[in-house]
Amino acid sequence: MTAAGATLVWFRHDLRLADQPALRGAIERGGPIVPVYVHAPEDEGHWAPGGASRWWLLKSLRSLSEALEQRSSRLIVQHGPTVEALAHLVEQTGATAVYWCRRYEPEGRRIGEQVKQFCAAHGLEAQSFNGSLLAEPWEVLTKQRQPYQVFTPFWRALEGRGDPPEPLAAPRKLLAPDRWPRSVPLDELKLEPRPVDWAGGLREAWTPGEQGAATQLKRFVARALTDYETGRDLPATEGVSRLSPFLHFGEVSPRQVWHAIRSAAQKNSPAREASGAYLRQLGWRDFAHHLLFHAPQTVDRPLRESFEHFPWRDDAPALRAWERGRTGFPIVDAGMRQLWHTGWMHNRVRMIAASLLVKDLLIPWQYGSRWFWDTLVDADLANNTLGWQWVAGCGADAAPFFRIFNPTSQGRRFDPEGDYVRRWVPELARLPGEWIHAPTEAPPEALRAAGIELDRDYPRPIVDHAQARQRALAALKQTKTRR
DNA sequence: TGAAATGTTGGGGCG
DNA sequence: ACGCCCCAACATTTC
Repeated sequence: MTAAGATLVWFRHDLRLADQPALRGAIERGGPIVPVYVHAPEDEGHWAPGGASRWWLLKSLRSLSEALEQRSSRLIVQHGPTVEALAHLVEQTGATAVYWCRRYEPEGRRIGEQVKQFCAAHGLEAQSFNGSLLAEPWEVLTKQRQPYQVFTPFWRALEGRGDPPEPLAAPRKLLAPDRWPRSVPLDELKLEPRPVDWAGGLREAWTPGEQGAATQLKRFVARALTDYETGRDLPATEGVSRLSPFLHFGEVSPRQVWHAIRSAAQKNSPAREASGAYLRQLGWRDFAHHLLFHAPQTVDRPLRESFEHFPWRDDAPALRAWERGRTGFPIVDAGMRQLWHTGWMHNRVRMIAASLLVKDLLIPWQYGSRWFWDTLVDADLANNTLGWQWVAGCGADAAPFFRIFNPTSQGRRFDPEGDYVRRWVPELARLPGEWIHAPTEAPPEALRAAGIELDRDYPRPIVDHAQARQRALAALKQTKTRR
């Protein structure tokens, strides 16, 4: 393969070496390989990575860079804009091809198109691959060739395709070019959050990178998969996979996860049913990406148009109380503080916290999705959009708007001992489980014994839930008539 | 992947 | 023995 010329492997949301189809394609093509990452927030518009994501990204790039060095290769890092950076590298390396894995969000697609056009204009071979979904958005359609709007039939269709291909092994060694182009040192990307100690909790909670992903996947399969169906709703326990940030950055592929789960299910029967429940969740991830692909406007506009005229409220103090975990609803505050400290929130609690913002406070879901975007290490445009529109009742296959969570009873049901609240709202830690989800209902002596003075140590509920519920239902009625 | 209001049923107390 | 009421427990409806 002497005539091939070098291949640029352009890394995006696929920061791994195993099961990396673009990398595999480049190896099969032959010739030297130049792995590239372009940091181009300017190309991402309104949805450039937020603070928590940037922290993760930096660690992940370091990890990828080291892994490449162990294979006699390097990660070449460049500042954007993407097309200019790639053009520069093509010139420096004499590359004759650019290979990459596709993205499915509006900006990601736009950049991919630009690169494709650039390659066509300069006689370069361009190939894109599926590195981050179980199926492509154009591959799973209804009989009428329309995208699915409801999850269950979508899932049946996806599952009906059978197992996805076996994951590809990581290459042992990559052929280096004669001369490496210059790379921007990772520290110069300014990804590290400014007050550095803000990231302390993130560091404790996570090990970004392909290795960290593999460890997390093994750990989930070994410890939690069997009890997934019940455990996944209990935020105080280790009941969920915590793979979301690894999946977002592509440090593990859904195909790898799929096969790991399937083979665990084959080994022991208790894991069999649980594995079905977990794979279904992996299906939601594909569903979110398919929906966003077919309806890109939904990142900030409701899929169901009647919600364009919903009488949302502007309430900056309430929004801030929610963001800071000072709403007076312990389960919500625990979740919002877990988010702030670790860049992640348990999904059950995401639903409860989101329901409070959107329904009890009547604050636009877009404000919530923006806060999550900036604070989540797993911030993913497709999943975040689907999640918020699901809660707000304005998306595809969404929860009906009138399904309003009662934060107190949800807390009691899913955090019965109150351990989750104790962990993240330490000022309530000494309150007995009986009242931990409703401190205002605790008798004065119980509060005193727990060392809590309401208002001073912990806020009273920011709204009366029963009244808020009525207000939300009235608001819903208003939209229906207005249309 | 709800919650609250409303309806139904059946057992037990009681006159 | 009987009807009546109360009220839990459960089911259905509604938002």
